[in-house]
Amino acid sequence: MSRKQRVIEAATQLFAEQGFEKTPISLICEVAEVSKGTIFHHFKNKDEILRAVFIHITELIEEADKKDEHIESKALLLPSLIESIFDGMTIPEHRQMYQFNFNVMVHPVTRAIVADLINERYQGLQTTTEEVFRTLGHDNPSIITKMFIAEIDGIAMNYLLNDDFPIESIKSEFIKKYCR
Amino acid sequence: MSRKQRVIEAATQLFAEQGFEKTPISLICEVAEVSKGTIFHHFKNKDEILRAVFIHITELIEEADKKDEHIESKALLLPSLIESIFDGMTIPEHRQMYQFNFNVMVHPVTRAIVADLINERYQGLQTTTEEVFRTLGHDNPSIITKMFIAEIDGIAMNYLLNDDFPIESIKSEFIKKYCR
Amino acid sequence: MSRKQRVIEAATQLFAEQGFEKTPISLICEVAEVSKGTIFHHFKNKDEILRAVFIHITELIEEADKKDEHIESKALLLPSLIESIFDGMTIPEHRQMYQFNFNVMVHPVTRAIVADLINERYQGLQTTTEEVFRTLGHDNPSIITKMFIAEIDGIAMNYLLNDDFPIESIKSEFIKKYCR
Amino acid sequence: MSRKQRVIEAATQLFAEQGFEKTPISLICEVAEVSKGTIFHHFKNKDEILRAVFIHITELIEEADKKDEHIESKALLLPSLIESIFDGMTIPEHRQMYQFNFNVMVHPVTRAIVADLINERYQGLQTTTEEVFRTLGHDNPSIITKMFIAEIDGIAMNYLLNDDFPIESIKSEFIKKYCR
DNA sequence: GATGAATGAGAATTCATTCAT
DNA sequence: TATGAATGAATTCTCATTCAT
Repeated sequence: MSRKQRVIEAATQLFAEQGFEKTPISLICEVAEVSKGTIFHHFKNKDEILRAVFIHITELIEEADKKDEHIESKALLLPSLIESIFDGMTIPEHRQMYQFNFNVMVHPVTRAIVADLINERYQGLQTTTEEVFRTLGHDNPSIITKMFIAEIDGIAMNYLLNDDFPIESIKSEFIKKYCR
Repeated sequence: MSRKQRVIEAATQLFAEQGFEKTPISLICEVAEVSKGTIFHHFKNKDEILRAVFIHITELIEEADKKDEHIESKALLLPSLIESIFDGMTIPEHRQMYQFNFNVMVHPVTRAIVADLINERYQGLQTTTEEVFRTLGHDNPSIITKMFIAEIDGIAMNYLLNDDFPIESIKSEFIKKYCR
Repeated sequence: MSRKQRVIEAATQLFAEQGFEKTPISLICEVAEVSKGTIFHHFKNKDEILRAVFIHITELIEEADKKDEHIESKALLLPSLIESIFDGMTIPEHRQMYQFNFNVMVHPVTRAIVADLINERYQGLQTTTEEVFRTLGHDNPSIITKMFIAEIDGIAMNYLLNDDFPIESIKSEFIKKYCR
Repeated sequence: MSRKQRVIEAATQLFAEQGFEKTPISLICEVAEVSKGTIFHHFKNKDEILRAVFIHITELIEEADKKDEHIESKALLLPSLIESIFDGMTIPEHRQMYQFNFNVMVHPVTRAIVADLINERYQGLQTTTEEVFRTLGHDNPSIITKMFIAEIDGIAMNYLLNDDFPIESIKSEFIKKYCR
């Protein structure tokens, strides 16, 4: 793995664990086993590392989502979408990524650094999800989708922050609510 | 207003806007118009300012919530609860408080500093909300409540972070969903 | 002497000897015997130290110039002005100050930092010197003054940079040239 | 143009504009469109680039000076010398070179790097100019020459540093003064 | 209680130089 | 010759905290 890759991986982990601001570059160096000079050779500044990590994570998420295969039955469209979202967030290896996402998006300073990337990603999510609700004949697919995404966000956040969050039961209730 | 109060108000605003870590104490001094010495006279360290702000905000929220009392009709219990929550989050003066809350709760470092206070507040919220769902005869009031709180969290977060979030439409949909 | 004063004196010496850019703040700390924190408590950044030094030196020069007493005879006005300028620049303790001046003024980066101060000082010098030439009935006092100042600059510069510059003989020639 | 030449041209421009110390080699690379490796292949270190630029500039100046030859009339010797000096310094393309010269010669650190070259160049200038004053029968050709060079230095410096320096009027006055 | 000068540990960043390819 | 990745020492600057007044 190239040094640049090593830096991104190390930064992903550290930013998720301790946040962007509390992670000194010196620590990234240690974990990635590269020198400080190398970091600044590959990234103009610390902000650019954040952006690289955000892009990296977006790629990982998109890759994971590709697995969702074609659903035949319309009735299963929404349940299987919800299933795959909940499954995605409960994969232990993804925990870090989700944590990082919330950290970055909620903090005004970091959010500003990747504002354009957040927007891009959100547009994509909105478009594909809206398509599902439209197919199912909802009155207000755009609004429903926005609410849906927001609710998922909230559930993911609570799941990530509380060790005893009953994610499985909530998944059931959530599906029940949306699919009756 | 006492100097201590001035510090808490200034810190609330600054932490909400720029986050805890990016807010130097010197800036709090400037905004609150007190000296550094004074701050360290009233607060053991920066973490204690964060805790004081968190407590201050919790009080403000609880005060605002006291107003919604005695609903007679059971049918109105949930709609009026939801109404009051949405109304609370859309009051312009509360925006800052909500922003601060998310900042602090999502960031691992700040979250650790006020972990006990977060827990306390969450327990209270869970208990009183659960009581509502129990009264309405839901099967699984504890789970439903956790989902409900998480969803509200997500909606508040999306509302705070996106300037064009259609909060009013989503309030309607949300009530519709929960009160069929 | 206050720490701030100590910093200014140390910086004056070091900037003169090694130039602004080659003088690390850490070295100023050592010489002034203050901590790094103290420097940044009193000066917003390194540029502000440069400005403080420039102002300090300007004061010293103006103080030295005050000694020039009232000349009665018009014939002696110019010779004694030239004398006092040359004497000023050959005082060993002033050498450093003159060196610093040239360093700062010639270097585009440092010049920009104190541009306003340079201008102010130059205006004063131009005005008072022009008055002398006007009194003596020169045709073009403004132009003559500018040339005069430029020539003095050049002589000072050559004197400061060459150890064997025959400053005394040149003073005589210079007076001869301007006062026949 | 060879890569080495390109480096020298780029360095000339950059050193003149921003000074030696403030010009990173990486910037020279960009402007010259060569790689860092190439620079260190052709120059032992950064100091050697400075020396190469100094030598390059000296050549350009000497080349320009060769043009003024055979003046028949003794009376025109000095006026035409002064004319050609002033003309040289006001050629727009030469501005950069003159700026570079002052930067390097005044700054103690850079001056040390090219001390021998400065000396060589100065000796040549002194010798040829002294010859003129000797021919004209001045008492003290060596001293006069030193003063003359210093004054020209000062005028050039003031011209380069002040946008509104009245160089043409001063040229006239200067000639008047020396050629009465 | 209140002040602000002083501190020093640690942060991001710059940059000349080396070296394997 | 030419390249650019890699390095690490050095630099500026930030900031929580202490303490004498």
